[in-house]
Amino acid sequence: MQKQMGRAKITIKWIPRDTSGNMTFMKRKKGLKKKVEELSILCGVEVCMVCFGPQMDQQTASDHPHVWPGKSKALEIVERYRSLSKEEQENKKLDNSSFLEQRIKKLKVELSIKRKENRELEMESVYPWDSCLNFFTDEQLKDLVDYIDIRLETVYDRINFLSRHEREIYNGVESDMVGFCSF
Amino acid sequence: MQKQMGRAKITIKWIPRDTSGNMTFMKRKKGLKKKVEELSILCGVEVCMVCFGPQMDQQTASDHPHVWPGKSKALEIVERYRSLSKEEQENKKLDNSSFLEQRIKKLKVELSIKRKENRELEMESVYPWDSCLNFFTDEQLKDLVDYIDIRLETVYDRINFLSRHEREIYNGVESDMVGFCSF
DNA sequence: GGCGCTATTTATAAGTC
DNA sequence: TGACTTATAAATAGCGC
Repeated sequence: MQKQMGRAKITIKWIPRDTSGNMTFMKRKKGLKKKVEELSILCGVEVCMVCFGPQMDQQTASDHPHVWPGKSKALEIVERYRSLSKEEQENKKLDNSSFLEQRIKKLKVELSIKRKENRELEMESVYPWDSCLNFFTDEQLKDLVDYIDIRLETVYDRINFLSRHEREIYNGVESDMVGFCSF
Repeated sequence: MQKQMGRAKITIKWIPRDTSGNMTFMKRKKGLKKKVEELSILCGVEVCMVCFGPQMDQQTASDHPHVWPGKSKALEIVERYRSLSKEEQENKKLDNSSFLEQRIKKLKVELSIKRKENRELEMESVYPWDSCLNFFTDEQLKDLVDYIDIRLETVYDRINFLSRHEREIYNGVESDMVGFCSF
């Protein structure tokens, strides 16, 4: 019967660290480094890898560490990762969701500011001016009301816009709102 | 002419991130994760990987990060690596060279101590005792000289041993000195 | 972006030196 | 440990959907 030359199929499970196990580690680590390097070059991405050598046995601590593509670069990449916010670290869709989340926050703040402004405008338009109405001619009052209406319209438009987009963003609809938010 | 179906040979160089480049990144990242996982299982080692997605273009920051085998485990492994001393981080042959370096330090200290002891012994054997010589019989003096000779021999042996191994270690010769250093 | 296909290239398990 | 060999398992480039 012929011996099994060449690559035999193996199942992926723990190989005790005898000679062959160690051989496997060495070979595969080498192959892995090559693949990491290829990915890095092909796609121009920052990749790093940290790997501790296999344990001799259950008592002995594991072997020395292997890092790719080198200590400083690896730590730099990890530091870049660590410096990200929890959301940025966790969410796969960083470029979308994080951006939108920040946008939502900004819009909420703007919205509350505008609502407050609006309340103030409404207050001003109703109460304090009441006592001053006698100082104006009818013509002036008409102009004033027109002016107020226009102002209110603008304010309501703004409220509507913000509300609408707040809803759209919550629904995950990315409208082409970017660049349209200048009042 | 037949189209190139199946795997074509590629040279490892930067692929701009158009559709195919992105495809390559996705496929290879998937393959890489698989290989990392296999290494981890086969050899029972701690491996982690951090990879930032490819840049859209030179202006845009690169994509969201990919970590393996997951945020917390990856950071744990990196932390373990960071907690190592500089020597342990740098040296590939931690188990050898770092061990030997520490051994060298110890040997140097021992050597200087022994040299000092030796000097002191020589001093003691020559000067202070001179004035005491009259207190001893010839027989006693003979024993004393023998004793001193034996002591000196031991000391010189030790110096020779230390010097020899100091030289061997510097020359990178790993003799089977471990376990032989008990005086 | 993902999945399937397929021809090829690569990676590599086992063995030898 | 490392280098080379061999036969075979896996990964994957280039397409199409």
